[in-house]
Parts: sequence; structure tokens; C-alpha cells
Amino acid sequence: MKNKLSIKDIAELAGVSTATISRYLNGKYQSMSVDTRKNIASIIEKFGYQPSNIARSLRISESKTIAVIMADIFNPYSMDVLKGIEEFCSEKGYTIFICDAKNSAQRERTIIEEMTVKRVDGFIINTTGENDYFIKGIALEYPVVLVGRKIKNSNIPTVSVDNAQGIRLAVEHLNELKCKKIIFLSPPAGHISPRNERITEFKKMSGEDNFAHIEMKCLPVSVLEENVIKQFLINFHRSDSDMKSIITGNGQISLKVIQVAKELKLSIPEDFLMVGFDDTDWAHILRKPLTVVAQPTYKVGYSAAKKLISQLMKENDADENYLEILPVSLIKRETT
Amino acid sequence: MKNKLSIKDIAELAGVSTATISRYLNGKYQSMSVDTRKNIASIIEKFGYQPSNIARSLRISESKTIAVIMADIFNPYSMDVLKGIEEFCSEKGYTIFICDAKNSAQRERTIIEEMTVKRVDGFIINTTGENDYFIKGIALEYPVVLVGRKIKNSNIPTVSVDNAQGIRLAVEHLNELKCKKIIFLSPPAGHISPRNERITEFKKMSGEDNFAHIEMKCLPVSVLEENVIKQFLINFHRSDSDMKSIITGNGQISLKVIQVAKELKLSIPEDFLMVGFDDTDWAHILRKPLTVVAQPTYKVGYSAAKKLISQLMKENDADENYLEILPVSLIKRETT
DNA sequence: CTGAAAGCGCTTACAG
DNA sequence: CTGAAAGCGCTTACAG
Repeated sequence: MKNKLSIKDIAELAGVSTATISRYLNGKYQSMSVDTRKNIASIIEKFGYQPSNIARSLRISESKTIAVIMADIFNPYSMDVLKGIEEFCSEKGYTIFICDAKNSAQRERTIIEEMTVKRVDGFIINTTGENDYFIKGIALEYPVVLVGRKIKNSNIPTVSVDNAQGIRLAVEHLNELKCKKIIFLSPPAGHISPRNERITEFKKMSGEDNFAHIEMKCLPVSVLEENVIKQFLINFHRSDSDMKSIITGNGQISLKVIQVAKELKLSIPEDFLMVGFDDTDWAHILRKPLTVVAQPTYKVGYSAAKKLISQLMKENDADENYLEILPVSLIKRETT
Repeated sequence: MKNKLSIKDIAELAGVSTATISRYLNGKYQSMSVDTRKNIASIIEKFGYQPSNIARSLRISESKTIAVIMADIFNPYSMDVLKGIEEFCSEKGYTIFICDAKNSAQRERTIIEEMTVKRVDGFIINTTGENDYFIKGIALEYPVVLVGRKIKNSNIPTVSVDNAQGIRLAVEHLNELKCKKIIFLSPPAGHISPRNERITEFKKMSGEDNFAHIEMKCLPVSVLEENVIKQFLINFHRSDSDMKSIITGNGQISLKVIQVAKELKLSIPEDFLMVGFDDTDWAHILRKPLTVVAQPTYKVGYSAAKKLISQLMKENDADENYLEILPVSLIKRETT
């Protein structure tokens, strides 16, 4: 690594004080003559000087860096959210640390703490759902925006999606198709808000007059338990109702169900109808393209970044509208 | 944001000098009494003091941060590589900045420059292929490791995959299946080494005696040009040879080909055989699961991080073995 | 075992 | 329009 030039070197080279160089670097051109300005510009250009952000951060205690903490970074949903966040941040000159909690509450805490040490300016968090208290504490000291998943009894700014609407669209669609039986295969809800919202709404609907003639059941499944899914599908297929359907709670479960159905030689929609959550990239290349509830994931990320950065820039301390809920949509394809 | 305590505050609180606190923070316990050590520990605990990494970085000019520059972050290949990088880095206490060049050489340069300003300790780069000169320059000043894509005439440490072997496996497999015609649909090679290596090997094979009886052709396609793919498939289907096959150069092209084939009502492997590069998560849930050349993507990332960090820790300035090539494998499924 | 002091590379209030 | 000087929060060689 070659010896970096410091502001002092440049000051000497240019024959001015470091103060003037600093002013130049910060674009305060009105407070210097055109000559010195041009002179400094040429010196900097000539020697390829690059100021140290580290030193600057230390001095002004602002790092122009945001930590993004995702419960599970490596699923398509997170990827899209990340894309949105990244886009807005880079537009505004912010850099992001992307961190993966790997679905571990413990790791989520560790990683958030590490990031405070890095002196990030703020946090965007897609929480594991198990650190409400901890995160509320962090939010007292740092600007925080929640993405996708809410935290109860807090007014931390949050961007999410209309999950109740999502499950409602799916059920209504299936009802129109005369389904007599709807099984909702949801990932285990834990304290994860979107899952709970969907499950709650699903149960609520099962009590409504409109759907009284439908057998509706919610079954929590983990993608890791392939056997459970298999056993369920076997029983499900054997059960007598003839207009059966499944709603899958995310892309990974959809994938598993399709895979297992394949192994069992079950056909969709011949043996049962299916609606998935999340419009994954492979949804439309299946033998029968999958009907899905699509979420505006990219936009969720973009909005979250916007919320955080406008907060950092003090554009809106008036924290009305702390909760932003984006609509979802049903994309009808061939599995229904 | 509440007022952070500084090392000075803690020093006063503990009744010692900042030097001693600093020694404590750096684990130099042998140079202090057990009493002061315990005392400091309790004070730090009590006040929840967190030292500033920024200040530390400025002082020791080391940020324990690595910049990862990916040509295109949002494809499954990159995701997996990233996973490997992240894993190793977090094991070693390094944090990573993940940056997306968005397939733009211009952006790649900008972003690398931005990162030098952030004073990262080193770079892991999956290059767009258009910045050889620039990156060689960076490598003179910073530790750099290349992932996936090589740079010509340089000895920058690189981790990649045996691409020639990959295409060879595919072609040999197709040959054993008595294919008379093999079309290799590769993304445009540009200066991207893996693509060039595959194309070169493919052309070389087409000249070998073993494959003399096969019609082999390489066709560059962009995933963006759906029409081109469609037109190709139409002509391809009409052509007379009866044992036809297609090799697709990455997951995105595989996806497109399958989609378009579907629209055209062509069946795989009935109408043509198909081998894809990259074992994407959806490859096995298709009506006919896809035969693929699988790359050890995770391992590529992991190794790259290892290479870079051991370099940072000066474990190996002896730069023998600067090029690490991992093997690929053929996973036979139902499209062949 | 411990402290005083210099210095990392910047920014900024103050003075001129 | 410009500079001298203090200070951001650490680390470390030196001295004791």
C-alpha cells in the first residue's frame, strides 16, 4: 500500500493551509479566491489525492453509512428488498453494510452491536422477531427503520406490506373457484409480524359467513422438514373433498411443495389448486405457472431507505405516518 | 443519539489514564494489575462503553473492513459467492461492504474509488471485465483478490472454477447421448474470462476427432433479448437434425430458454436435450428437472475471502499459488 | 505496572 | 479570502 497523501501534504504542495484545503474539499468555494481554488484543484488532480473518510467521520461524527440487518439475507424476498435499499442509498451517497442474522436472535443482537461500534449513522432492520426489547433500545439511540416485519408497541418507523389483504385475495380467489378446502401452509409464525397477520386474517375469514362452506385450516411448516410436508401432502391427497387447494406462505415453501408433489406424482392444479406468496423468478416457467400473491419487495426496500435517510437529514422529525403499508396483488396463473 | 462515552470519560471514571484503558481494550492484560483490569472491566460494563472503531481505524490505519465488488450482485451465482465470503469474513472478525457494479464498467470504477475513500483494508472483485488496467492499478496499492473472473497478464490472486472442464463435461455427456447437434447459448463473452474459457474450449472441442460428427455452434445471447432467443428456438426446432441439444451458459439463460420453449410448446428433452450452467434452486422442480454443470460457488467465495484475509494478516506474502481453480461437476437429471 | 504526550487526518469557530 | 489552533477518540513509543 503506497503512502497516502494527507491534507497536510496537499496544503504544503498548494502553498495554503489545511483549513483552506478542507474548505475546498467541502465545496465552500465562496470563501476562497478563484485562483486558490483552481490551484488546489490542479494539485489534487495531479497527485491523485483522496481525503480520508475515516478522519472526516471521526471529526464530524457522521459516517454516511447505514447498517442493514436482515433476518435471512439469502432468500429472494430479502434480495429484492436489498436491491431497493441499495438503490436509494447510493443515489444519496450513502453506503450500506449488509448483515445477515441467519435467523438467529442471538446473532442479530451481536451483529447490531458490532455495527454500533462501526459508528453507522442508522439502521434498517428486518428482524428475526425475537429482539423487540433490544431493538427498541437501539432505536432510542440510533435512527432505525423496520422493513417487512413490525415490532409491537413501538413507534419505530416501519415499511411493510398489507399482509391481511394478501391472504384475503388468495382465499377469495380460491372461493370463486369453488374450492371446498383451503390449507394454508405458513412458515412458523413466532413473533414475525407478516406471518401472524396472515394467519390471523386467515382464521378470521374462516369464521365469516362468506366462507362458512369452506374447510379452512392453517398448518405451520418449516422448509427444513420435508417429511412433514410429504406426509401432509399424502394425507391431503387422500382426503375426500374434491376441490382442494393449498396456499403457501413463501417462495421456499412453494418450492418444497412443488418438489414433493412431483415426487408423489401429484399434479397441480389437477390434484389441488395452489396459490403461493411471492412472485419468484421461476414461478412462470413451471409446467403450470404458479398463481401468486406478489409483494412490492423492491419498493419496500426503497421506501425504507428513503424513510431512514430523510430522517438522518432531519427532513422529517415530525414522525406522523411512521407506518407505511404497501399494497399487494394477486397474479393469476395456471395453478388455479 | 445519546452522547457516547469516550475513552477519556472511562479513564476518569476508572481513575486511570487513557493509555491503560486502551491497553485493556486491546487485551494487553499482562501489562496491568489484576485489580485495575477488573476495575476497568466493571466500569466499562456499568456504563456500557463502546470504543470507537472509527478513531481506532484512523490511528492504526486498518479498518477490518473489506469491499466486495460484484459485477452483478443480484443473480444466484453472486449470491452464493457472497455467502461464502461473508461466512469466512465474519469468522475472522471482518465486515464487508457489498457493492454492485450493475454490469457497468463505469460504475465499477466509481464504486472502487468510493471504497478506497472508505479506507477498506482490501478488495474482493468479481469484475465486469472492462477495467483490467484500472484494477491492476488498484492492486498495486491495495490487497485485491479476484473471484470468478480473471484478469489477463496479471498475478493478482484469483479464485475461480475450471470452466473448460465444465463445458467439456457437458459436451461429452451430450455426445454419449448421441447428440448430432449442440448449440451453446452463452452470454456475450466480452472480456469476461469464464465465458471466454468456455467458448474457447467449446470451439476447440468442435475441432477434435471425437466430436467431428457433431454439429457444434456457439451463439451469444443476452437474456434481455427474448426475441432473439425465441427466433433461435423456432429455427432450431425446424432444423432437420433429430438429436438436438442446447447448453445454456448461466441460470438466467436457462430460465429464459425454458420459458420461451414453453411458449412455443416445445418439450425438453423430447424436442431437444438441455444442459444448463449453475445448479439453481428451481432446477429440480421443473416438469423435467434440469441437467446442470454445477459450480462450487459458495466455496469460491469462501476461498477468496480466505486468500485475502491471510494476505492482510501477512500469512502469505509468498504469492506462489496465486491462482486457485476449483473443479465443477455434472449433475445428470431428466433433460438429457 | 502505569502515565504523559504526540499523532492519525480531518473540520471549524475564531480572528484577522 | 485565509490561517493558527483546538479537538474528534483512539494507540503507542518512551520513560519511569
